[in-house]
Amino acid sequence: MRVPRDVRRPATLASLAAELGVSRTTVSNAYNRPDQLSAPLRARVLEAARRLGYPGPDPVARSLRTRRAGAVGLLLTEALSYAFRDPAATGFLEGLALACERAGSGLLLVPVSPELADVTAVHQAGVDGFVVYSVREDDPHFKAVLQRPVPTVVCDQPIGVEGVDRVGVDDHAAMLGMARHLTGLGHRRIGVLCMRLGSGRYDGPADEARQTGATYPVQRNRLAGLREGLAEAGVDWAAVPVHERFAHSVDAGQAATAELLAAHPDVTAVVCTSDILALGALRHAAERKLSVPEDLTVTGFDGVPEGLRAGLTTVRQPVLEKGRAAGELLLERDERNRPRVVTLPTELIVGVTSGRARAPERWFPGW
Amino acid sequence: MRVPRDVRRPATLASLAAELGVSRTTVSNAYNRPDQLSAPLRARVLEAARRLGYPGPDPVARSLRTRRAGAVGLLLTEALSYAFRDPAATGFLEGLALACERAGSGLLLVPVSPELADVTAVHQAGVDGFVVYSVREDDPHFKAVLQRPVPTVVCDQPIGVEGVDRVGVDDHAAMLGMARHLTGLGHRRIGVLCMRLGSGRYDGPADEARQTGATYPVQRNRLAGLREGLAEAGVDWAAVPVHERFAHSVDAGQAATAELLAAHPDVTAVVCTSDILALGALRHAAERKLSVPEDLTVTGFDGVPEGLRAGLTTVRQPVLEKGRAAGELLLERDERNRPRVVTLPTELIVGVTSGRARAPERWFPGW
DNA sequence: CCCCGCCACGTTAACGGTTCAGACGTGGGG
DNA sequence: CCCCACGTCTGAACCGTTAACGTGGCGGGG
Repeated sequence: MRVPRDVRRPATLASLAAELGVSRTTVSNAYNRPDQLSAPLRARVLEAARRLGYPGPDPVARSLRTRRAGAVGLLLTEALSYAFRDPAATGFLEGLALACERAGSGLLLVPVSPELADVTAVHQAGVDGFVVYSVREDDPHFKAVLQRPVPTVVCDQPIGVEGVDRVGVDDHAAMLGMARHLTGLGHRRIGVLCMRLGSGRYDGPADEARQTGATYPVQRNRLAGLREGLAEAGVDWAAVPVHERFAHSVDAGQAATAELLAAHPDVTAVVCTSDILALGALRHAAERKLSVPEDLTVTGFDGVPEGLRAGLTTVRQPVLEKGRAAGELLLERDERNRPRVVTLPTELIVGVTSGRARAPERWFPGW
Repeated sequence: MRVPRDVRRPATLASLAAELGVSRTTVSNAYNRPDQLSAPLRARVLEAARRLGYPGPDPVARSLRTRRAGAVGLLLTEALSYAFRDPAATGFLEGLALACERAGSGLLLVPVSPELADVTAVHQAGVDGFVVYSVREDDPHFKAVLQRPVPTVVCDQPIGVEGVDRVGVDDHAAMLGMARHLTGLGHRRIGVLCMRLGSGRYDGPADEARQTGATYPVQRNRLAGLREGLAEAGVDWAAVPVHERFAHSVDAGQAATAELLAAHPDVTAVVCTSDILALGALRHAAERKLSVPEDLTVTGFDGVPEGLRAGLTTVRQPVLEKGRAAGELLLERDERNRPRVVTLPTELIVGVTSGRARAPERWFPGW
């Protein structure tokens, strides 16, 4: 005989049913299928529930039985807080949230321990599917997601994992267009700033092996597109300095620009693989009293509001639509024609930060 | 990738155990308590799991059993996407995400249908607790959250619901300080812009009944603090026009300012209950070629980066810390000394948008 | 040699619901 | 009068896992 210390034990479907002298099914129906029982009985059930403090069917138990969690998981390799800092990520999230909202689904931000290979959070997430945003191809969390028997949509990953849908833009083509824009303006001596290319904290010049071996497909493709576009104008890629930055911030872009220009003062254009880095480049230029674009051309990628406000020449990509498409791909999988791929259009925005290349003999003021 | 994603009959702990001829517990232990079984056996289990495509213990079933979901829910009344738009909300989210991350907990954004009273999403959320951010006191979703038998932390709500922790700032005192700052500069004819005060879409002047009956405690308290501070200088609140705006955007602030100044051209200072609205006021001033602060003083509230960059006079509140505190309150509830209340400090930031009141006889250029 | 305790694993009973195939009256049509 | 459809409710079988406790074998102290 157990001592009934459960006086405060929360009521359950079963206890409610016992109290009322009806079956559990009936109580369940009172909540989920009002048409399956008479109105008076339903009222009695609901009344008893209020009296006993029964909070309604437990969502976890329901999920177990129905095999539906009512939420999609979002995996970012970055620290979670990054998602709220980077405007491109924010736009993506907004679109994804929109899609989730429309479908009545929750959005679970899965916590990851960057660097650390603790994937328990992925195993622990009760979700109906995953959206994977901007992670390395060899990320252990990503692998853990693929292990889970739920549908997955990856964003900006070109990999053809079986049964995994994909949404993204053609980074290669977009950057190729940017390269043509620049070579058309006469630029031949170009420097590049890119985001991190692989695991591990590294800041500095990235040689060709590091570029082609990059595990972030987005960065790899943008560099490749740029390379191809420059090659069309006869620019030897081996002579193009590429500087990589681990941190993705305006400060990092500023510092990287300083470093790049110090090592290669003849550069007439700094091409950045993100607007954030480009804003840093602009800040460096302003600090050094270089006029843009007369002394230096700066370009970005993404089309974030802050960059557009600054008149940055960049590639606009529809980040919000990307998020929404990812959500819809995941949530509206009626048919079984998979995997599906959504490639969204990009647009070259020519702002005020790109202009004709300065003459080779003209040097920076102050050098 | 050779992950068999379309296994017809997904393997379970039980089927794995049967296959191996061991008990389910042993398989469970292989995952959760490696020290509870011999290494060779564990290896055998894991090997069989890979062979049968068993993805590891089902998170939902585990949650049901352990009574732990490993996630906290976030309730916002606004559309989910709003959370990624408003910089104050973004800061809060970032702090909350930080706290969750540290605790290894997920963050579930609960979808709400604004206006609609569909609270199923709240019932459906498998979470260990809720954080409620900036909702009306009478919001049905909020009520549904309180129904759920999980701990809850509300942000910026002064209500003393039993057993509910709270984190926030002293809006009343902060705004009182702002009022003193303005009266100290000689301002007596003041106009106010505030965010929505109640349910329903309304834009326009808010009379006193609407102000004191506001169901958004934050707005109510800020107005009350302002009123008290102005009263100290002998300003009759009844003569202070208060304009309310449903939408919280720079555009809305701009339009509201236009409306306010059209009706009350003698106003020397526009006090806004948020930086976003204040940025709109500044934009209106710029458009009308009013110089700030010579022609018009503008103040905000929150201390968002964009406002600080513009030199806005405002009240800075630690939004990130607010989010973090909310998360910690929820996740670190070891002891049972509840309810707890965390009140964070605010700081009056005097920028370049507030100055001495212009003489009463001087009128706007163009009027 | 016996008993005790411990190690390593097994057994049982939840955890809280949903679902599906009926059971049980009831009334209407043939 | 029979049969069947119908509305309403019940019983039992899951869903996949873990907590709590049980058990058998083995080594060692008395």
